[in-house]
Amino acid sequence: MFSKTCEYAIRAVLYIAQMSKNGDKVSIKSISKGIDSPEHFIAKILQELSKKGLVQSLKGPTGGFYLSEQSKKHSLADIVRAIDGEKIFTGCGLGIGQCSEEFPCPIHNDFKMIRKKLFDLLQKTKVNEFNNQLEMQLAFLKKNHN
Amino acid sequence: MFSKTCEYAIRAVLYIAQMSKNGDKVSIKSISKGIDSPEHFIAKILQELSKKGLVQSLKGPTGGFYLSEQSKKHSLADIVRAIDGEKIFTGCGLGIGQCSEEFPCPIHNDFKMIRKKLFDLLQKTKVNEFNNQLEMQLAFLKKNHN
DNA sequence: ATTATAAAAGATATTTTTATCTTTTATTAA
DNA sequence: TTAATAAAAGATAAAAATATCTTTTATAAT
Ligand code: FES
Ligand code: FES
Repeated sequence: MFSKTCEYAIRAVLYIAQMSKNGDKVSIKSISKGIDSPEHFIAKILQELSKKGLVQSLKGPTGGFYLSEQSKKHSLADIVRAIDGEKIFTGCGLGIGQCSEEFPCPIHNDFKMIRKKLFDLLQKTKVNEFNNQLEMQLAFLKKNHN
Repeated sequence: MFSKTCEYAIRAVLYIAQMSKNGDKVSIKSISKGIDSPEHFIAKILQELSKKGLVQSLKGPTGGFYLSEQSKKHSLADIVRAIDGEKIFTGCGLGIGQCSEEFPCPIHNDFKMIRKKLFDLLQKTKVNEFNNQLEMQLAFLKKNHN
């Protein structure tokens, strides 16, 4: 569905949202452990998200990642778009050049609806809306949550 | 959504279904042109589908690919499973080790429904059901259909 | 000012996916 | 039975995704 990079990205942002909700900053080490991803790889991904304004960061001691008020309101769709691009939202399910009504692939009509539902889900879901569930361990960002 | 390999695979099988419906066999060259895919690459993919019994083939002059009565009844889900595996049907949208009710990721409930709808679509869709649409150019398997 | 810290940036490596090329095998037609 | 045809099989290559390592820059604490 999403690239691995994108999966990491979403999980990282949700983790930052939860861990920084009281003004703390979150280190790459903490994120890497918190979502069970390779440390250097998630660092690269966050660099990219930071450039695109989806997360904020500060260097140096007491530094780390956090979310501005604006970033807290971003949707999962924004993250997916930043990492994987538009393809999943607008592309043809069978990979013919373009998805269009004029020259539809065989599954166009059904696929379009599913694609739309996926988009709606991601669009309506904001990155800060799971803070409590995550804290209360009703939702998880990695397999082994000990 | 699907790997490029899987997209080619589905398009190839739909193409074979349509082109072989009157008992003809379809060559790799024809398939490659018909779905706009690299010739050697689609050859490899069809080899795999052939091994798994999703398409039939015969070597030599007048040889080519075709579908047995059984293969005509296969679903798109069968093809996806053969090429991309189960992940898209059962895996977690955020890529945590496993999708489970006990340790759900934040989007588990919504994602599960979309995943299910996708599966249902692919499961109910049989490879021979587009023959007429394809023939009448009401559906397409490549961008430039001239 | 100096040192320690942590992210940014840049370089490199590995793995997987996608694609191509060559040789072999099966089948048919002549 | 020979030659031609077309897929199967195997080997290799190129590109993209994933992962790691090193150096630099910004910031804060001392
Ligand atoms: S053309 Fe394939 S999904 Fe629209
Ligand atoms: S745990 Fe993520 S989709 Fe089920």
